[in-house]
This record gives sequence, C-alpha cells and structure tokens, in this order.
Amino acid sequence: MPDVDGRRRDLAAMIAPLQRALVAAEQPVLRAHGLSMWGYVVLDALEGQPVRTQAALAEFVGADKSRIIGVLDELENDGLLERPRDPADRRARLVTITGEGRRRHRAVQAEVQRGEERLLGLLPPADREALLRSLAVLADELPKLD
Amino acid sequence: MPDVDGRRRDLAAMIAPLQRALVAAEQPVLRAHGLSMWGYVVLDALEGQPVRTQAALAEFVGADKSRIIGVLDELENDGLLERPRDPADRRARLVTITGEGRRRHRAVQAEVQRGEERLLGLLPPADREALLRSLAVLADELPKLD
DNA sequence: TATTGTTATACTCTATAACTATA
DNA sequence: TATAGTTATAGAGTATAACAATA
Repeated sequence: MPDVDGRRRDLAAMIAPLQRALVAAEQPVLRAHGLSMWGYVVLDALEGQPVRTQAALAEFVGADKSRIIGVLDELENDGLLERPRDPADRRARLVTITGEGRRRHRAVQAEVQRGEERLLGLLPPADREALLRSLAVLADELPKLD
Repeated sequence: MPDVDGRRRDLAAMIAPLQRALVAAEQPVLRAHGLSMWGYVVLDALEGQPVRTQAALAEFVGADKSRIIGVLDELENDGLLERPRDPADRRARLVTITGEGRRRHRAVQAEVQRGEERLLGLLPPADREALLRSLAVLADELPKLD
C-alpha cells in the first residue's frame, strides 16, 4: 500500500495516535497497581541494567534528571527500589530495583502486554513479528543518529 | 528476537523514544516553513478529507475542539485555509485547505519524510514495508477498539 | 433545549536555573 | 572548580467549564 505511487503517510502521523491509545490503555492498569507512568518506565529500565547513576538513568528513559526525583522518592518509599550512596563517590546514588519491584514490574508488564496483544492480534503473524523487530531496531539505533 | 522465549519489549516502550526523536527532527523543518506542529497536523488532515466541522476535525487529529482554535486562526491568517460559515447551519464553519495550504503542506511533508527515511533506511526493505503497512493498520483500527 | 464555536480558568507537565554536598 | 543530586520557579501545554450565537 505504501510506495506503489511513491507516496506514504508520515511515520510520526501513524505513531502518534497509536502512542496515545497505548498510554490511555495503560493508565487503569498502572493505577490498579499503584504505579505512575514514569514509575513503570523507571522500573522497566532497572529491570535490565542493574545499577546506574540517577542522571544516566534519567537520560536513558528520556527524562531530565530533576524530573525523576519525585518518581524515585515514591518508588523507594514503596520499597520497589533502593538507592544507597555510592561509597566510592558519596555524591552518587546506586539505584537498584528490589525483589518486590521486580514482582510489581512483571505483574504490570504482563497486563500491559496483554492489552497490546489486542492490537497486535489484528496483524498477520509475519507482520506482527516484523513490526516488533523493526521497532526494536529503530528504538535502539536512535541514539546513534546524532 | 521477540517471542523466542515468549518475552518481548512493550510496544509503548519502543514507540515512545521513536516518537520523541521524530518530533524533534520535525521541529526545525516546521520552523523553517512557519508552521506549528498542530498546524501541520491540521493541514495533513485537511489534505485528505476536504471539509468538516471544527469539532470533528479536532477529534480526528486527537485534540480538543478548544485547542485547535488558535491553530486555525493562524492557518487562516496565513492563507493556508478558509473557514466560512456553513449557509445551511450558520453555527458551523466549513474548513477547507487552500492551494497555498496544499503547497505548504507538501513542501513540509517532503522534508519530513526525507528525514524519516534516514531511520527507515536502517531496515531491510521487506521489514520497512511491513512496518509501514502494520502501523497504518493499527492507526486505522484504533477507533474501533472501544 | 441542544449544539457550534469561542473564551477564560485552572491544572499538569516540563525545562531551567539556583542550591548543597561532595569531589 | 566541577559534578550528583535536589529544590524552586517559571513556562508551555492541556483539560474543563462557562459563554454567545444559532438551531
């Protein structure tokens, strides 16, 4: 459908409503589990890489370092992560997810992805796989663009 | 890479940074052509369907009816669209894109998509097509979900 | 009374810049 | 002096509700 006449829709124009819908669908799930959107994003990031400095963590999730502080406060308060000071450099804090944080993250992610499957189920299996594969490539290559 | 072990990344988690990057890349292009992001979105919508009521137009682009008024004011001021009152129902306004609006939209879109190609070029041609096709399907099926 | 467009208001998000404590 | 984290402030973006004109 695209490119047969050399024209196609904007990538951004197709992604934007999709993003809105996905966020809206996540909202009740997050609320049910007592997580904010940024809280979930942070847990998701920590699930992979174990430790990091707050500034690096912020950049990794696409936020300002000052913006995630409230988020980290809440997550720490709920026992979902710990952030003791780094003995080697007492300015920095070693942010690590707790077992409870991991459980919470997995529970939420399971529900989130179950919701996403409603959409992905509309696609032929081969396209579904190509979509997920392609998005992973694009998301990972973004930092290298400039 | 997804699904070999039954696990995959969140669709939303991959799309979010992509969306941010695309928007950031569009910004200088839009500025150079004297368009706001919403202005471009509105022109893009009008390029397809010719007329409509402002409320329907707003909903179509995913905005509140009160939010696009300033946008329409600017576009009208710049001669990119017209919105005479509907003689049949003088409450409504018939919003139509002008020739100049069409030209402006096409010029911007050409540059926007040229930028997007930098990303899409990272994908194998078959995946590129599957991605565009799949996103179009998902974006179109969203309203029918609930 | 209901609807279209509009305006006004409040609220949330985000970015920036100052501050502290360590180095 | 520079850096990590924090706090405070201002700005942009957004949603909500009230209003005028028309139906």
